[in-house]
Amino acid sequence: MISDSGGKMEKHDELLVALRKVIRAIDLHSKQLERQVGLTGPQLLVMRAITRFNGAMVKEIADHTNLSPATITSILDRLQSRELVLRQRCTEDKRKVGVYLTDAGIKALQAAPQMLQEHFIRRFDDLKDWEQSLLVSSMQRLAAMMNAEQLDASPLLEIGQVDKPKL
Amino acid sequence: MISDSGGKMEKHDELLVALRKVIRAIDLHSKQLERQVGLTGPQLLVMRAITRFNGAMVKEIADHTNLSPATITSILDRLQSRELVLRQRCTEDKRKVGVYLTDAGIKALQAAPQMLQEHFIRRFDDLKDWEQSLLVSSMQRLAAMMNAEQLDASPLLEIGQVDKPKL
DNA sequence: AAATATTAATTCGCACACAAATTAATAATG
DNA sequence: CATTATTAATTTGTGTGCGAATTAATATTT
Repeated sequence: MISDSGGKMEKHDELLVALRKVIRAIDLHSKQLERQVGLTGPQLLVMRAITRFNGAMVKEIADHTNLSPATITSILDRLQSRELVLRQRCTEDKRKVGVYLTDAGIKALQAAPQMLQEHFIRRFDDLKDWEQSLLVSSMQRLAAMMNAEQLDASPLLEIGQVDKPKL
Repeated sequence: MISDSGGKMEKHDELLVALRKVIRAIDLHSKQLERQVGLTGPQLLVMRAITRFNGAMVKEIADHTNLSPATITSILDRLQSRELVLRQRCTEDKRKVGVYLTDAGIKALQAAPQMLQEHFIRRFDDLKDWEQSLLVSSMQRLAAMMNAEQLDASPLLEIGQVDKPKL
């Protein structure tokens, strides 16, 4: 039996624990989605990004979803093999690839439920406005604090503007 | 080019975006750790769990880390192949496997840095105490809200006590 | 004691997710 | 124009992560 052996946890460790639970909950939900509608969370995410601009390039999708191009490629492979998505090399610049939803893809996307449990969203939406804002800004603050370190050669960034490089 | 196309994002979408950034930051740090000290975040996590109770069973480690037994097994495989960890079947109940750190494992763990970026931790520790508590409790609240949905047959759970099943 | 159920761990198949290397095409420079 | 650099996407290799199926061992029931 593993006990907590009395060692009091640092606050940042508590943070990490909570974070892991959230991550796990999201992942479990994604797998649940996959069983129910045949689309995982990341797949839905990518399809939604495509929806926003039909014919988007891979890199644009990557920027928009905060995923790497390599990851996008593999997700697109699976979507394409199921004919939910269509790739078409750009004629003017043959390095680029335009990605489109097929009719089946559009239909699948429309049929898909929310990305988090409706219960969660409902519960979140039921919170008072200031509570929602507090949670959102807390997450954003954490993201900023973490992200700033990723770019380990840019000590000049201000906390308030770390996000979105250029979209 | 993907633009935000003016569609104002829902608050819960903003939340998810921030969450994804945090998740990504953690993952990137894990890969950075791997390059620097040869141990990923999850590997460190598992080794720490073992430290708390030498000879822990796989299931106990899984409970304690919020990971599935299958995941623990694969992580242990890699740790064992590098002789950082040792598996020994229990003699009384031969279904059970005790997991131990080797001397090399103990040394590697001691030499390993934190699982979150040190810059982040420093910055976090610099926050006022109430700010730290606010961030931690915000995350815990999210975890509770999301976790409650996972157990999709338990509408009775109160928000405040969803965590730790039994550890 | 024999049949059945439960439990622990592993194996298998799948889907991320990234960095690094590669390929192909375009842009910039001499 | 030829060489070099940059850019876009893919391929390759590694490491998570899970559920479902499997194997082996222990408990329970009949």
